[in-house]
Amino acid sequence: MKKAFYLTTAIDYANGSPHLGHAYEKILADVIIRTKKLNGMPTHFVTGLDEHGQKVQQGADKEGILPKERCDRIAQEFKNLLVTLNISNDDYIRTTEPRHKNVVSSLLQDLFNRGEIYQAEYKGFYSTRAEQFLQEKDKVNGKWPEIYGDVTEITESNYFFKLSKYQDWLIKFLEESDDFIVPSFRKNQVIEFLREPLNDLCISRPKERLAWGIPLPFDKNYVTYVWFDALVNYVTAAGYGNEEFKDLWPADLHVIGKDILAPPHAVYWPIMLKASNLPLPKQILAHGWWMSSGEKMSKSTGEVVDPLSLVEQRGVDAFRYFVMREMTVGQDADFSLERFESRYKTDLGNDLGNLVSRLFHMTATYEKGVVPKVELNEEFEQKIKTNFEAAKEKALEHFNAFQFNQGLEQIFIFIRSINKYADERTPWKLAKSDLSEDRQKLKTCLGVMVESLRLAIQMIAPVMPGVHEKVNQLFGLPACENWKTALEWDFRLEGKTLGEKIILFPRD
RNA sequence: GCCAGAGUAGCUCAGCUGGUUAGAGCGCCGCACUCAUAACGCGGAGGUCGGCGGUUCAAGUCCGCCCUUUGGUACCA
Repeated sequence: MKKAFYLTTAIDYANGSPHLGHAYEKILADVIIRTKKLNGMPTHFVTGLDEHGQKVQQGADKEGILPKERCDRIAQEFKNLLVTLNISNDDYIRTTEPRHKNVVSSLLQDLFNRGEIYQAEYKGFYSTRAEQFLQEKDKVNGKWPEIYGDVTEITESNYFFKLSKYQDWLIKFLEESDDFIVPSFRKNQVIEFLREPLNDLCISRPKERLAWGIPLPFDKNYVTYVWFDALVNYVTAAGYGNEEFKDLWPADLHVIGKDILAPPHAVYWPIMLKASNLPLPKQILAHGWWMSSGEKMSKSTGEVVDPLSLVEQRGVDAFRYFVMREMTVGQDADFSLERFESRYKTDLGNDLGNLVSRLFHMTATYEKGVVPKVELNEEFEQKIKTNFEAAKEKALEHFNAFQFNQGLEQIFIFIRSINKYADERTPWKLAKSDLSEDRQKLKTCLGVMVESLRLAIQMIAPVMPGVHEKVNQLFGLPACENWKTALEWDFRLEGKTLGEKIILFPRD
């Protein structure tokens, strides 16, 4: 069996409700996986939840409930979001699941047995109030701020993973790879980061300080901390230890935010895998952040409009279209309600929605809803077919390079050209004529428009799966499964009776 | 401080390895049309491509310096 294209998102941290950032990453990953499917690849798409750690425990303590109860509730919120956003994930992994704990234990034990993990003293400044070690950078004016309360220097025994011995190997690997990290400029940031000598990674916390975690298999007085828990989800979900593992691993693509590229995904993770004798993922895609007039968006800034509320107001497809159209993958973008409304009204309503509306209306009134046979192939027809071929080539190329904003632009250029074609042929005038020549032109025009719209709708499927299915239903087509066969200019709908006209993107 | 991204029409952005009068969408102003969600189509105004200097026959496009802005600098998507 052919290896599936295995794609993951970062797993969300179970400490707070989902916001635009979470939604965007899922949509981006979903659009990518849908394009892979349409290109004929078998796929496997996993997302999930990171549930251990201090913040989760503290959050639960504050509410007076068990960490697991809190995680269950938050997991449900995140899962609901996936449904709302029409995300087509095949699996949802939670780090509290037995399958995950087993894999973490087994990897840790193996590394410990082979001397990749060792015990040592960790000396640092500890804040009892914040329940954490502080760094020099936490100081303000050379002093620890009030919020940390009493800060004392303590020594604690912990376990460490030998990162530093792999530093040279990693630098060499990164320098030789050309598309391991996308966008490429981020690779330089990672290599820059690696210019400083790496410290070994502290991977444990004593149980008395943190109980909510996966115990170290070789020392039950400790739990493992953060990265050996969170990152390992990618191999857990690939079925590490089972038969299916070889069909999925290595991952083809990790979709993550730019904030967790270096060091976690570009430094810790490759080294963890290398030390475990596992192959590295093929590619890491680091996306940017949504900003609000230059400010990073988060729940703490108290937005006037919650972006996610637009999903309910304008529909999930409009929302997916907006974030894909507006964001240059890898860079930051601004989220503004005005931009959203403008995209909704003009691109979706006026260009696409209105085209659907006018075309189905005309076909119904002029041809009783039956797609007529195309009898002419004059300049206008040749031109729009050329437009389609160009849009197809460019759009698919952009999609493959994760440049969805540009791919969508190409598709909408084509959609606008369908409207233009209607203006050139003026079917509403032809319909008033009895001349056989005009009848022929009318049939041709409608047939060509139907074919053009059909093709545009197939290309838009990964971004707007809902609209795609709806319109395909009116065409009497099932959801598109493979672009190769679907994106052929062949008038396959000739003679079919179309469904009734619908308003795809209503104005209020 | 160091590293990186961004700085192109009012707004959001395209402009690959340097090469004709710098492009698109939105917004604005006109024209036209009436099948359609008062939608579509056409035309127009609007830019010394952040600044200075350099390389070149030729530079938003390469080099240097500077300015503005965002992010990273060991655990918030």
